[in-house]
Amino acid sequence: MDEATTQKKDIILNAAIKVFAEKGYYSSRTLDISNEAGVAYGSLYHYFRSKDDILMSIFQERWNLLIAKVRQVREQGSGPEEQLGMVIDFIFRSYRQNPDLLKVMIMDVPRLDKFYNPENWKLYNLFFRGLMEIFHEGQEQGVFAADVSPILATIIMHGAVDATIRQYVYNPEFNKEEFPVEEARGQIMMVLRRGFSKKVEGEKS
Amino acid sequence: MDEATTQKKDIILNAAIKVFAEKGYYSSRTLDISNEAGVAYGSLYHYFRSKDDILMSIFQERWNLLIAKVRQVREQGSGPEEQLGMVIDFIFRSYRQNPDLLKVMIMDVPRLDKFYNPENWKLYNLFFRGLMEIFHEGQEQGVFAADVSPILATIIMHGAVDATIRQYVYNPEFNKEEFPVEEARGQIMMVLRRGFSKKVEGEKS
DNA sequence: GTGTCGATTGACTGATCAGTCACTTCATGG
DNA sequence: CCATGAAGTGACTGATCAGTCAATCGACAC
Repeated sequence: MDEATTQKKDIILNAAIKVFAEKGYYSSRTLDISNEAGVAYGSLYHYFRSKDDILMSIFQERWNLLIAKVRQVREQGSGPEEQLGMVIDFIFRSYRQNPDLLKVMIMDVPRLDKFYNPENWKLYNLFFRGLMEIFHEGQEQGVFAADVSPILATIIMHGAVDATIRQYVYNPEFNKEEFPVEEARGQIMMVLRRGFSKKVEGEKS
Repeated sequence: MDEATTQKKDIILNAAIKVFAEKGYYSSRTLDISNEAGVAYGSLYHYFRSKDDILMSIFQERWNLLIAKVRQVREQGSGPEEQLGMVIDFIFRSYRQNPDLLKVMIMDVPRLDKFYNPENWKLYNLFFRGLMEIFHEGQEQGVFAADVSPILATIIMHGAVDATIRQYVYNPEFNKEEFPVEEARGQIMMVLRRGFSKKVEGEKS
């Protein structure tokens, strides 16, 4: 795939993110996407097999960035708590940079039947596996409580971040002024750190 | 609305829950619903204005049960931790009794544009308000940490439960045998209790 | 100048479905 | 036993759209 093709695909994907975020996947017309992207209707089908394929491509491309981030954080090798913090930071930063993308990832991607295929699950679970490794390492180092399952810890963490971003994206009564992203990020980290951490008294690490 | 009408509506709603859970809202045909319910196609439109109306009715009816549960728990008046535990229990029990319902509530309801109207937000936030009150009370009693915002605490709790149920419903790699609902419930409660609780050392309640 | 081939175009089509409506059946009560 | 209207029926329709395709463009090669 040459450079120009990659660029054109990217233009279309970004247009699609905007359109899907605005109207939701099912209410979005492929014509809207081509208009937004500034390409002819038919061109969409030159670069992508179908409307579904566009959404799946958004997921795969962007989720890989998340996985890459986890890998990078792991290789960098600071403490487990810092590592989790960096992943959470990355997600919140992604939201600030492109709220539309997060909206699509959270609301549209998981609603598409075609999303639930083995290939995507594998990709999806790669992220969780990365988090679980961090967590497990933390347990071995005595930083995190040993009686919490890494799987559950990961799910809880993901759920907390996901639900918070949902509030930002959707809930009009959720006061964004009083509750800047930074604040939310900090509080989640605080609760999770306490929730996961080994009790402070007299344990040897 | 007489008894018979209420019953018929309920039959249709339960059929719709089953169909929506199976195929997702947008892929479900209203014909499928009438077949499942054992009523004529046209009858749907005798009892409900539209397909949207059916989904919204599911949300409103069942969400009110959740709100009622929170109210009941509050009136019963045990400690804040127990109260939160009872709400979480109720949700997990609902899932065991009727996984389809939870699937629809988590995946289909929030995906419908029409869901986001002031009336529904009011209902939706009533639940959160209830949890926040429990949490706030816990802070005043010195059970929960004062430096965690009740709003965030509520969102984190809801997100954790939501994400866990999602795993049960969707993730084929999530091992339900090894990880029974009871186990998940217990671990979530543990993490949240630690995450929210005031530090144990030398505080007076 | 001509040939080749990928990129681009947008009018068109075939299928899909939510919702309608004219009709029938049923229950109630006078 | 008829009248009234609510409950129930399902064939039909009108609108909607994803995806197709035949035609055109443009870049590069020889």
